[in-house]
Amino acid sequence: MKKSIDWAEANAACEALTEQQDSLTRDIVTRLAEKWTLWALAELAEADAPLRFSRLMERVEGVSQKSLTKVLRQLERDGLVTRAVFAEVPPRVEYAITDLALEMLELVHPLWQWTTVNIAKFEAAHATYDHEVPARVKRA
Amino acid sequence: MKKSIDWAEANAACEALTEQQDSLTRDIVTRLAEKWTLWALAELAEADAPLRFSRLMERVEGVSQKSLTKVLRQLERDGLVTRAVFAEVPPRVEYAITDLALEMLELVHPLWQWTTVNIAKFEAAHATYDHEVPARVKRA
DNA sequence: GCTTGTACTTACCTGGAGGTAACTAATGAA
DNA sequence: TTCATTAGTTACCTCCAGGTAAGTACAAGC
Repeated sequence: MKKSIDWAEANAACEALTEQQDSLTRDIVTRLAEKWTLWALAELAEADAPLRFSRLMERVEGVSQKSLTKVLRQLERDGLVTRAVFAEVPPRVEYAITDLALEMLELVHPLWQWTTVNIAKFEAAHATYDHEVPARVKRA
Repeated sequence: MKKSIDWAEANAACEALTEQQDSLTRDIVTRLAEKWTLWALAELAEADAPLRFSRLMERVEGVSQKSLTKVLRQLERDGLVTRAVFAEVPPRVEYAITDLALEMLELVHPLWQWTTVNIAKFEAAHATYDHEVPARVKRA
């Protein structure tokens, strides 16, 4: 079994963090996996220019105002997007992705790619499981 | 602004998937970010040998029986762990990580590493945000 | 005959994600 | 005067992750 990562060492590195830092790392990664976060970041990355709230909402198809607002607040707090308010009527607010977020996306991308490339393996695993497992369910 | 990934192209690749496959990809990635999933996988990877349910539960500190069971069922269904039941009393069940999961962990690891390395930037961003934003809150 | 150990399952509860729908402030246009 | 526009906020609802606590089956050991 190939093993390129030394997991004992990796785990030790994690435990070197304070408990607070460790939980922050988890929070960041968890947040990335929330329903709209990656999508919003990807759209901002693709646009390669600041986007108004409403333009972004059009691109992130299906998101609600409430959810988009929340996601953007979180991303702003994490330093992954910037928010610029213009004192105009009607209001104009522009969101842009930061270099920090672009760095992060560079690392997320291979994982996403890998998953899509291997999607057939997952479908096969599901089919096997769904076929075999009913047999081990107890009868009433 | 450096831009090593062609996001337009990346997005096009995503849209080439069926809607069902796209949602499956999201499910897989979302599952990875659930509370105990990565931890359990990392322990199985570190052990480098099958682990009994109770041994794994000791290693994944703080997880409940219910949650660990659920996570393992999902991972088994996704083909990321194997489950071997021995017809003994008391029961013995051994879980092992698959090569598919090891491949995936190789891609998750850099992301996690990057996050821990940059933890100070996130802490700084939070401090800035928490300091500045109260000023833009409306007064009652 | 009662306890112990293992790997669960089940019932019950709480918190938070995320959805819909309605409300808001400010101003230029009709 | 009334409407449209923008970027929200708020109330209300449902679903699900995840926690605790207790129950289950079976045999070996005291």
